[in-house]
Amino acid sequence: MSRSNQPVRSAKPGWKQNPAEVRSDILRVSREEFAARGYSGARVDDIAARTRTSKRMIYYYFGDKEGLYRQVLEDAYRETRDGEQRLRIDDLAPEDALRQLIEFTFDHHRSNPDLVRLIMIENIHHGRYLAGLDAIKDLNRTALDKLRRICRQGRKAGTFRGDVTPIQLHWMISALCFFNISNQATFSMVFGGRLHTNGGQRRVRDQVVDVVLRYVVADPS
Amino acid sequence: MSRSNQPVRSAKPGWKQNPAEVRSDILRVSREEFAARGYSGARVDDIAARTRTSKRMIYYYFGDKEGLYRQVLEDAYRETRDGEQRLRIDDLAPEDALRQLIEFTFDHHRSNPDLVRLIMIENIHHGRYLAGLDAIKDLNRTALDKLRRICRQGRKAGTFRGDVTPIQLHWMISALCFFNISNQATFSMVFGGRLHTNGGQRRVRDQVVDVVLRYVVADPS
DNA sequence: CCTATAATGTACCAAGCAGTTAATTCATGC
DNA sequence: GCATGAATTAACTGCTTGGTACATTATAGG
Repeated sequence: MSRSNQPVRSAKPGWKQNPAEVRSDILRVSREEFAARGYSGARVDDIAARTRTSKRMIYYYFGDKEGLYRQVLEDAYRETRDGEQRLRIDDLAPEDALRQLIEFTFDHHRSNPDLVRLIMIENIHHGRYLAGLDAIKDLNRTALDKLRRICRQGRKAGTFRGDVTPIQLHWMISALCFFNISNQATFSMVFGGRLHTNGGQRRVRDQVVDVVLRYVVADPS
Repeated sequence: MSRSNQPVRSAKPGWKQNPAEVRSDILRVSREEFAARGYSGARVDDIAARTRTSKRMIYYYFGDKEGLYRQVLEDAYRETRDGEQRLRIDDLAPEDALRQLIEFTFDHHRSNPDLVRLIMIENIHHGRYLAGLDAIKDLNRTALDKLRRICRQGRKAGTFRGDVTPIQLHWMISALCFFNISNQATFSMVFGGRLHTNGGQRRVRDQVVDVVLRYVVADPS
């Protein structure tokens, strides 16, 4: 009561404009919050409090909570694709290329748990928010292209089975690398944390490589 | 205004008491809502509206929203364990037993997507609600026991490799069967729905059996 | 029957939370 | 240097939502 009727023109005499940094600051914090608490669990006020700016700016740049989430999601997917594109395995023998692709995927998931969590969250929502994004079409195009080449060359060399498809392979690699992160909490709660120590993860990684490679190699017959 | 100052002693002349059914009705609806919208996304009012009873009864029987969620989670886990216990494969040859265990696990996940979703949600929350449950200790004990027997017999017969552990195997089977359901939305959005038609799922199932069996069989050397 | 307790219905509330209003300051082109 | 739009601040609003108070009815034990 007593403080609202005076002009209040306090503090903040000068401030800099920096739209780019404000935007990316909001996005960074939002990704963490959405990944940590889910879409409905995340609070716009909490996000705002953790940024160097105010809640108003979130609505200024992203319209509403859903717009913010969509942007976070799109950025996450683009980063993943860009990472895959940076992987150079085109001049390796098919087995070696495949091994490197698997190891890269495994490590990528492991060092970007927030991306994994965002995808989990998106699946909880039946992919509703992902649906409207333009970027999906050519999204995992890169990973699949690399697998296509590997399969073709492997078959030609006779070391691969004839009936494995790139998409099957991608599905399998994704499943193993994704589950490793997505279900870490409940799995280690039920079975103990042995699999998620540093040594345990090294073994799991070798195992994933092993299981996929054994699957693709041609039968001796 | 006009209707609140009269006694209102309207309708509802007689009603039956049926605590057991009320409880299970609430739990059934709650599971669907939590599985569909996540913990924070689910609304107690919505759950109440879909039951044959009122919001009051939810709080009467389960204390608060968290208590309700915990009960849903516990029931889901118990059902899964009970299902596994009903599987009788002890007198089969290790390869056949393993195949049947994998097929059972695959089908179980596929026909109980809500259970999968509840586990996803629990992982989003870092397993916080699962932590307090007593039932976790002996939870997947049964699945692991079966795998232990299979591994032991397979090694003894010489058809299995010596270095596969039951927990590794369980991890792998879980990963493939779980991912198949958990990431259905985003995966088929990016790669098309080919894998999730009836025929596609039959192929995926065969593939899962195949990849695991190839992994455990001993090298010819 | 009568009484105690368990079960249920109705109405309500206070905090939480997404989104807004309105005023102010910075930056930029002329 | 000044007009104009972009960027930013601070305070506010109204609906949503988890949770409750209180009255009422059913049921079981004596």
